[in-house]
Amino acid sequence: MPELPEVETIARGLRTTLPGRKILSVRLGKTDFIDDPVAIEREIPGARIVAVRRHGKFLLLDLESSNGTARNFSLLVHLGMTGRLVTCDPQAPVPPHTHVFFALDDGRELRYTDVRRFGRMGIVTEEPQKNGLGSLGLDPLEASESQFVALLKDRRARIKALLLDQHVLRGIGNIYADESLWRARIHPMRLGAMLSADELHRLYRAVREVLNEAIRLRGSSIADYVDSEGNLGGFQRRHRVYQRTGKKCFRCGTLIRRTIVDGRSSHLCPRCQSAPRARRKAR
DNA sequence: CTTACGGCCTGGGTGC
DNA sequence: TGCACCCAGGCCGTAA
Repeated sequence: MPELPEVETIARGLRTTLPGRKILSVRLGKTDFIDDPVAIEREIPGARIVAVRRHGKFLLLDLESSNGTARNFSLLVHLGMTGRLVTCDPQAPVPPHTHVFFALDDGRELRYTDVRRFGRMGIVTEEPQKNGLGSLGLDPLEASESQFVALLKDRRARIKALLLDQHVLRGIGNIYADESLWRARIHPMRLGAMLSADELHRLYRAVREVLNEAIRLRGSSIADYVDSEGNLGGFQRRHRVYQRTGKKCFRCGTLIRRTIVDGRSSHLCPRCQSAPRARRKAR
């Protein structure tokens, strides 16, 4: 599942080939995951790619129209769970569930493939807040420790839910939330406001270490993720809890457990990450 | 406003 | 061989 490290890896890969390229034509398959397919077909052909950016789990291809109006806009892509954005030779076999083809002026092709179609694609204009990205939280790799602490320390929600909330921090998903909490030795059901200063410090460090190491290893390939050239990532070999249910904790040997926290599966070591005392039932 | 939760989208994998 | 069921991330509606 593409989270911050996977999207960052894809962005870096696309950045080596796309800037300066002109998109000659667009071909669409299924379009139910595209905000305005007609706008894509109308606006994109002839546009030049000027930059590739990541914003949380979103990718942005900044485009410059060639039709004289000089109206700049961006193609916004969210890969959902199974989305892939890959450049390849146009003659390469087309994988099933490939729904968007961009023909580039260097003879290559940029393709979007998405089995589940939980991804999203659309055109956004340069206006900062208008495109919906303005409401997202801080990038965990850009936030200072004091900013990070401020985001969490007064919240009564569970820390797992806070880490996953894109309006608090942008880019963290289930894999990196679980891995960070294990590294910081914090149970996912702890409330933000109940974490000690030391725990918040450990969590800040853990989130950054996990994300940076995952970027270094080019992301986690669980089921569908590949980078912009179709290559697998390597961080799945470094997972300490995610999808290791029943296996031994790397720190203490206790068996890793899977539980549901705020509707999401959570993987944890019951010994390293001690559970909070049961909360009084809300009424 | 904040938190909690259920439902929805889709289709591959699993287990019977 | 078939088929019901589970599950994934994000988002939205609802309720307290």
